[in-house]
Amino acid sequence: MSEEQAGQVAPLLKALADPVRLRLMSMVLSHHGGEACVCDLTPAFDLSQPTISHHLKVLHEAGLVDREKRGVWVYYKARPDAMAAILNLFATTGAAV
Amino acid sequence: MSEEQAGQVAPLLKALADPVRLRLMSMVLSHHGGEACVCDLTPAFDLSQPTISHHLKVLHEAGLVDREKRGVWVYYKARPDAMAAILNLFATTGAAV
DNA sequence: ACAAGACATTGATGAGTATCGATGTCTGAG
DNA sequence: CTCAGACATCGATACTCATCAATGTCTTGT
Repeated sequence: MSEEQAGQVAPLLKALADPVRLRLMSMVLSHHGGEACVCDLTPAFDLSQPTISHHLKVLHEAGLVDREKRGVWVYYKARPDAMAAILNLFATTGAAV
Repeated sequence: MSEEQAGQVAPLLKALADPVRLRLMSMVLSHHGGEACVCDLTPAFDLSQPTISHHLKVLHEAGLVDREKRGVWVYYKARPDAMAAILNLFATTGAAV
C-alpha cells in the first residue's frame, strides 16, 4: 500500500479506534433509518453530554458521519463512501492473510 | 455492538490507526512468505530504527503480528486470527451501510 | 576474545487526546 | 418575549503517544 493511501485511511481508522466511537458508529448504523440523534446515543454511555458531542465531532470531521439538524435535534448518519473505503482496505490488504 | 466487544476490537484498530503501522502491516502481509524482517522494513521509511522498532512493538503487543528471531534477524508475521477479528467487525457491523 | 551489525530498550520532549464543568447558541412552547 | 431543552463550544487538566539520541543485548565472523 502506498504512503499516500496509508495517509488517507489512517485518520479514518484513528477516528474509529475508540470504544466509545466504535459503539456510537455501530448504534448509528443499526438505528432505524441508519441515523440517530444525540438524544438516542447519549444515554447509552456513562459519559457527559459534552464528551459524547466531542466524539461525534471526531467522527464527523473524519468524514465517517454526516450531520443534520432537524428542529431541536441533530441527527448523525453514516457516510457510505467512508465505510466503503475501510471495507476496501481490508478486502484488498487483508485478503492476503 | 456490545460494550465488551468494542473494548476488544478498539485496541486492534488503534494499533493500525497510524500511517506508519498501516504500511508496516501491509508490507509484512505482501512480503514473500507473509513475513518480513526489520531490515526489510526500516529502509522504506524516513524514520529512525528505534521508531520502527517501537511501531512493530505496538503491532506485536496488540496481537496483530508474531515475532520470531532467526539468527541476527527478527521476523514479523501477521496473525490471521487478529486480522479475522477486524474483517469480521466490518463484515457484520459495516454491512448495514 | 574482539569487533561489527541487527534489533530492542531507555529517557526525554513535544504534540495530541479524553474528559469534565461552565457557558454559549439555537429552537419550540407557552 | 421568556423559558426550557438539545446540542455545541470553550478552557483546563491529566494522560497518552510519536519521535529521537544514546545505550544495551545478542549473534555472527574473524
